[in-house]
Amino acid sequence: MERGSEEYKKVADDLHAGRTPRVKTDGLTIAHLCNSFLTAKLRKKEAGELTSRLFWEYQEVTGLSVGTFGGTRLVEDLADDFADLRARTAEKWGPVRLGNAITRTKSVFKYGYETGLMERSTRFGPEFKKPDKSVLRRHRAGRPSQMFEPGELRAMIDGKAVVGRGDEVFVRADPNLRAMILLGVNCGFGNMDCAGLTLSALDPERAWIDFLRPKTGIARRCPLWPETVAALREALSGRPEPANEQDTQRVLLTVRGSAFVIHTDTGFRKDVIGIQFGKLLKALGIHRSGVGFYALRHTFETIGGSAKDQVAVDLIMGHTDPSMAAVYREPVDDAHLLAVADHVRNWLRTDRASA
DNA sequence: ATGCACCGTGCGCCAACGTC
DNA sequence: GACGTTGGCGCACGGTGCAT
Repeated sequence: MERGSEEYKKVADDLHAGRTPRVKTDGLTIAHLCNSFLTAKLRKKEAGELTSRLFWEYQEVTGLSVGTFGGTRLVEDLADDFADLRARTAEKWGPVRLGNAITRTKSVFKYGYETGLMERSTRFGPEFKKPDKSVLRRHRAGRPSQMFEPGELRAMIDGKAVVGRGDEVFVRADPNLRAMILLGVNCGFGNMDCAGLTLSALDPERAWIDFLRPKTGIARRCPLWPETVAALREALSGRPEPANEQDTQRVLLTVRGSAFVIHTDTGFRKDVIGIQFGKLLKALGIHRSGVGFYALRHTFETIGGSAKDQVAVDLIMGHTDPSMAAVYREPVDDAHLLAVADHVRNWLRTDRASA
C-alpha cells in the first residue's frame, strides 16, 4: 500500500496546476475529490446542462464532507465516518433535505470511482441511507394540507368583503393574479406554468390551452372554464409591453412588463406569483403557513382525481405516464378532459352544508 | 426638498417533486 | 435509487411615487 513519493509528487503537481492527475492513486484526499467533482459540475452548469441552484447544493454537500472528514483526509481511510456525517446533517436539516444531501454525497463518491480517481467504490456503511419512507410520511403528515376549500377559492376569484380596521374592504385578486389562480385550479398550473404560458398555447376562442411542455415534450391539453377565459381576456387587455425581447410570447407579465418567474444564473429564483398570492391570502384572512400557490395544483389533482379518470387528469397536468399502458393507449378524447374540468368546477361552485 | 411606505428585486436556505 | 428541478418563505436593499 506504500505509495512512491515520486508518484505522489506527480499527482500533487497536477493538482496544483489544476489538472486531473494522470496517475491513478489510492491516495485521494477528500478535498481533491470534492474539487474535481465540483469542477465537472461547473462545466455542466456552464454548458447549461445543470441549474446553478443544483450546483449550489453540490457545493454545500461537498462543504459538509470536507468539514466533517477534513479536506486532507484520504478517501481510502474513511470507515464509519459516514454515520457521523449523517448525524451532523440531521442536526441541521429535516428528513427531506437530509435525504437529498445523502443522495448527493453518494454521487460525489460514485463520481470518484467512475472517473478512476479511486480504485474502489466507497463503502458508506449501513447507516448512511435516506430516511425511511415512514419517517418521510410522518414528516409530511405534520405539514399543513396542501388544499384549498371551495369557499376559499371563490373568495380569491370572485372577491370577498373583509372587515379591516373598522371599515369593510372588498378584497379580490387583480386580473393577472385571478387568471393565474384560475389556471392553477382549472388546469393544475404551477407557478412556472403560469409565468411561461405563451400566446400560441392559448386559444381563447376555443377556450383551450394546448402545448408541448418544453422540457419533456409531453403534450398538455386543458379545457378552460368560462371564468378562466374571462380572466385571461382581461389580463390580455391590460397586458403591458414586454420589457425584454425574450418575453414577447408570454401571456402574463408583471406591471413592469417582465416575466412573473425569473431564474438568474446565480441560482436565485424570483417568484412574483408566490409573493402576490401570499399577500392576497393574508388580505383575505385565509393564509396558512406552508400553503402557497402550488396548493392550487394539489387541489386540482385531488378533486380532479375524484372524477375517476386519472389518465385525463395526468394529461391536463402534463404528467408522464411511465407505465406500458401509455404506449398502447389511444389519444385521450377531449370529452374526458372536459368531464374532469367540469367536475372540478362543480366542486368549486357548489355550496356544501358545512360551507 | 424631505421623509417614508410600498413594492419589486436579489438572495439564502429549507423542503419537496419529477424523470430516468 | 440516482439524478435533476421547482416551490415556500423570510430578509435586506433600493427605486418610485405620494404626503408633508
